[in-house]
Amino acid sequence: MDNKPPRKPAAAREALDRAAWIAAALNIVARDGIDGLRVESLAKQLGVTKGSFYWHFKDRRDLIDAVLDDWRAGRIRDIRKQTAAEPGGELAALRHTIDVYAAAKNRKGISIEAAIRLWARQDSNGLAVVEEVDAERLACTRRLFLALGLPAAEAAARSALLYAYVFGFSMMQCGRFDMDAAQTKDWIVGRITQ
Amino acid sequence: MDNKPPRKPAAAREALDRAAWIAAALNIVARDGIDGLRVESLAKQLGVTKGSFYWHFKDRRDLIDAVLDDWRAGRIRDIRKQTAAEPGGELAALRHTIDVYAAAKNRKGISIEAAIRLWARQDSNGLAVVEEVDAERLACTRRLFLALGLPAAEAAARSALLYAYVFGFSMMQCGRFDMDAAQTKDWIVGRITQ
DNA sequence: GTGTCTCCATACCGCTGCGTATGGTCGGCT
DNA sequence: AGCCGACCATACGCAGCGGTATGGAGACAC
Repeated sequence: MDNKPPRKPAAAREALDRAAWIAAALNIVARDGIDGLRVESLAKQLGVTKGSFYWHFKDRRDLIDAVLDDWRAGRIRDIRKQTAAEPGGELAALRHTIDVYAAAKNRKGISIEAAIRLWARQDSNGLAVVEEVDAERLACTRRLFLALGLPAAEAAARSALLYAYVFGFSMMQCGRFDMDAAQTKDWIVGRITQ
Repeated sequence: MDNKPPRKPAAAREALDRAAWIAAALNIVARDGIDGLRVESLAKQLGVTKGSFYWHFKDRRDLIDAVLDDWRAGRIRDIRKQTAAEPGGELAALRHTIDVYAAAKNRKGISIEAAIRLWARQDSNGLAVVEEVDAERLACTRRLFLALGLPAAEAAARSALLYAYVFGFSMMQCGRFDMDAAQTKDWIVGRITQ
């Protein structure tokens, strides 16, 4: 009779299922883009029917917005984690960030990013999310350059170059040309950070 | 009775109509991606019906491949034109190339490029086209760096940095942050070319 | 047992889109 | 005039998807 959570199991289960839907949706987005995110095929992949989907989500748009929110939160959390540095470790953090984000191994994450950015060209909600992520990433790297003692203008320019390079590199089918040559990579990293 | 082109009007008209279909398809791709390229909606936009489409194309896949070929030819022609330089003008040509390709004004072209690259992640034909375009762009800019007297390794590294930067920059919603500051832009261009 | 709430299945409607079959129109050729 | 080929309209079958309505199984309370 206490005002303890009378429906906690229900609420917890509901939230967890919703997260499961979003996680599965991200896999679809990585493979087929947001246009390929279909309610029925997603339900089929999860072993349920549409009836379940429309219990957890209002409609398809509701799922897309939830995916966008989840993606934004994850990207902001990740860039803050990767660019964390104790005083004196800023340069190493910058190099580490370039390594991580320019890694061709993260194929799924890159696909998701490309899909969302393409979608954002036509959707205002998506555009806002992408802009928030871009702003946070630029701010995090700019903060590192500032900590290295660079003037504000140069810190902004270097962070812009770093971000554009990393992003552009990841968007290419980056295996063909001799980019794996450590020499080339080191030259570019030095060109950006030093 | 001469063996002159007996069906030239027919052939010319057929080729022109096919080109018109492809041109219209590129507009759709820029707006809705390749997934949004639908036969019936495209026909409706051109003021005809599906009956016309299936006369000029075998099926939807045939149109997509034609669009890919058209895009590849246009991109290769364009990069060769932009990077053309008489001896002594290589540096100016590099700067011009960066200006042109990092221009936010070419919104339609950027959308098409993003759409095709996303599509190429799932389609082998698209992947081959994107790789050809990438290889040609890298080769053209590398040639300019080589003409400036740089060693081969550095020319390759600079061309990779240039391409990745330009491409990454164009993919962002590039208006928000202070990138229009000519100071920032000049710093980056100098960092790449000098 | 009865009720209630959560979660999902089933059935249905409407729409869109692909591909085909078929017929019709128009211009050029003889 | 008559034929033929290029080009397009019309109509059809089929499948997939969004969204709704409704029912049903299970847990839990009383």
